[in-house]
Formats: sequence, C-alpha cells, structure tokens
Amino acid sequence: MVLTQSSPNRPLRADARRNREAIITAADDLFRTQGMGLQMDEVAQRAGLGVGTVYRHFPTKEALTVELVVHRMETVINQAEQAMETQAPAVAIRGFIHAMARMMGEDAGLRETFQVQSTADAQREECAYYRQDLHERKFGLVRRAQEAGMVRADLAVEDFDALMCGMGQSILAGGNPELMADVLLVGMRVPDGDGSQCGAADGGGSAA
Amino acid sequence: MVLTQSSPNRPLRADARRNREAIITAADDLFRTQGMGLQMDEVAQRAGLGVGTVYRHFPTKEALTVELVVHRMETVINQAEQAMETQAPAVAIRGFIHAMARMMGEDAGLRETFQVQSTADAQREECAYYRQDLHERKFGLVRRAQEAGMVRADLAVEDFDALMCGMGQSILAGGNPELMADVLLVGMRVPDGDGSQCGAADGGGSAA
DNA sequence: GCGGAACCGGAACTCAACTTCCGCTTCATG
DNA sequence: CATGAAGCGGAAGTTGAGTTCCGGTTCCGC
Repeated sequence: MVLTQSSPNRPLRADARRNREAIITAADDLFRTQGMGLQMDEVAQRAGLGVGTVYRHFPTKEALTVELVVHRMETVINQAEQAMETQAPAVAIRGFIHAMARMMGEDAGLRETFQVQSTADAQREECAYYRQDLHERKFGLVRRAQEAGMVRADLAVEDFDALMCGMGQSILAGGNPELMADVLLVGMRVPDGDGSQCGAADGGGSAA
Repeated sequence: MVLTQSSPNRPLRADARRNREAIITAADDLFRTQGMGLQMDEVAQRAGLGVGTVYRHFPTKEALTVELVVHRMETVINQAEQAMETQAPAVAIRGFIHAMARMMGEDAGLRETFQVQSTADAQREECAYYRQDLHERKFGLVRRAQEAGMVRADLAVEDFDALMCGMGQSILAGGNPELMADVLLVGMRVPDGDGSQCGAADGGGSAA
C-alpha cells in the first residue's frame, strides 16, 4: 500500500494527469471486454506505461476497478432517472430494462457490476452511495409499476435486482438481449388466476 | 500429468477404492458449496488424505470436477426425462424449470455447470455426450410446449438455455427460487398482441 | 538554466493456487 | 510370513497474478 498523493491536495503534474487519463481509458476498454478479469499488466501496456505508474495512481487493482464500476453505476442511474421521467409506469420500467439489456450485451464490466460474487468487499464501501441511490430509483420504478397493476405485487426490489442480474448472465450465455428483456418483462406481470397456461398450474415436477 | 493407473484395468486395491470414494464425497460437498472455487487441498483434508492421494486418483483438478459435473448432468437429465413423461406439455416444462430452480438454490456446482464462463475447454469434451443428450431433451420440452401454444414460438433452445443459466444467477443473487422460476415461466409464454401491459408496448427507453 | 520534488519504468518480490516427487506404508499373493 | 507392487503423504516446485522498490527521468518554480 502506497499513498497516492504525498501532500494534501495539490493539482497533479501535467504528465501525471495525462497518464491518469490514459490509464482509465485503457482500463475501461479492458473492463468492458473482460470485466474483473482485466490484468494490471495489460492495463499498463495498453496505456503505454509501466506497471509502477498504474500503481502510483491506483494503489490497488480494486481501487482502479471502483472507478470503472462507479462510472457504470452513474450511467445506470441516469437511465433510471430518464425512465422515471416518462409518465406511464409500464413504459418506464420497460425502457429501463431494455436499456439495461442493451448495455449489458456489450459490456462485461456492467454485467459484473451487478453480480454479487464479483463485487469485492471493499467496493461495497466505496460505492455505497451510488448503490443506495440506484436502489431507491429501482424501488420507485417497481413500485409505480405495481401500483398501476402491471407488475405482480409480491415482487420485492431484491427480486428485481436478482432478475436483472440473471438477465446479465442470460445475455452472457448467448441469449438475445431483446428477447431476454422481454421475457423478464412479461414474467413480472401479475400472473393469471387460472392454470390454463404454464404459469400458475401446480403438481408438476417431483422426486429427489 | 501422471497416469492414474499403470497397468490396463486391474481392479483397484481395497484401500484405494475406499479413498477414491472419500475423495469424491468430499469434493462433491465442496462443489455444492463453492462450485469451481473448491481447492484441492481442502478436498484432501476433508477426505482425510494427503494431496498426493487426490492427484493419484485424479490427475488434475479438472478431471475431478468433470466427475462432479457429469453427476449433476445426469441428475438434470433424469429430471427432464421425468418431466417428459408427463402428458401435458405445460406441466412438463413447468415441473422441469421449478425442479431446476430448487436444485440450483442449494447447489453452486449445479449453477456453474450451466454457465459458460466456468466451463473449461477440456470439460466440454468429456461431457459432450451428456451435454448433447440434455440438449435434445430440453429441445423436446420446449418444442412440445411451443406446439401447444404455451411458449412463444420465437424462443430457441439456446435462448432457453440462456434463461436457465440466468435463473441460476438470479437465485445466487438472492432471488427466491420459486419466484424466479415463475417469472421465467410466465415470461416465456406467447406475448399479448396489445400493449396494455408492459410486455409488448414500444417506444420506451432511448438516448445514449 | 538549475535544483529538487514528483513521477516513471519494469525487474523483482509475494502469495495463493495447482501439481510433482519420492521415501515410506499397506495390501494382496504364494 | 515374506515380498514387492500399489498406494500414500506432504514438503517442495511451478505458475500466474498482484504488488513493491528504487534508480533514473521529467516537470515546475525560482
């Protein structure tokens, strides 16, 4: 562990600032492709710098990825905000989910941002604010859709989160993003009372 | 790489057979909890043996996990078979999906068995037969449900796979298995023509 | 232009897996 | 029971990441 800056808050030297930008750009590219699997050496190489320089700016791989994760959370928060501005609750949640699907389709880092397993402990702390903000927005989207009777009432925000997370995995597994999003949307509606379709019937699978 | 058995196919010595069982049992327990994250040292310790012994029976970590993966695939194949024996296509696919959700809820190894990223290259070869068998059964389940008009026709088996895979992730993320399965089921139905619900409407999200 | 603080580079270190090696132990056979 | 082949244990080797260190370089203020 090395201090990123020795004295309080002096503006970075010109070359240092330039390098910092290069590092973030390089890291972001790799994060989009490889998610948390990105390697510090690769970041350095892609930025045209030595590893030491990367570590001068980010004392830890995690410190670097937090930057990237936060950037993605902001994007998602914006999406949620935009969706909320839409009047119709149904269109709002639909727009959000489809936007997420589209973005997740081309950004491994974004997919992992919403997965528990890849979210290291310390990240939680750094991102707490964003996580909270995003949580509230999602809550709003879901609740409004529920009030409008367009999403089943027994679906908690946690379940919504889980579904979004699963959608990312589905897309990674090769599912068409549009379709995956649609399945999710339709699936969240209030289920029919009768069992004429596959949804609500009972007495299916069994055995150990 | 070390040969597992020197001479052709002599029956294992009594103690060796016992140990082999212990290793598989230990590994299976750990696989259920940690998936591919299980460690060879832990396996050995849990089996009450030395690491060397584990490697005598399984030349590689992968060789060991293939055993566990195959076991799980057999289980799933059985589930699919049972479901197929059911007359009603809707009940069949429903039973299968719910069974998967239940099992995935308590078995990290099973979840990872159906994820691409955790499936190493060489495993594909060992499991090819099972993978193929399972693929056909899933195909049957989906097609029958489609013919009965209970699953949208534009859903390919690959999409179904992707959805199952996503369901595993959703469950890992803390979603209630029952609910996740239900959402999937409802979501796979033929979508309504009208846009009165959130499913099929258009013109929602936008912007970059 | 000079001095020195800030910064850079990348070889070397660390650490946590997986894997190998080989002397010792145990089982099966005559 | 003797013998040797099969099997066992676990310390040591290997590998692939992340991280540190420090001599050399670059920039900023005078």
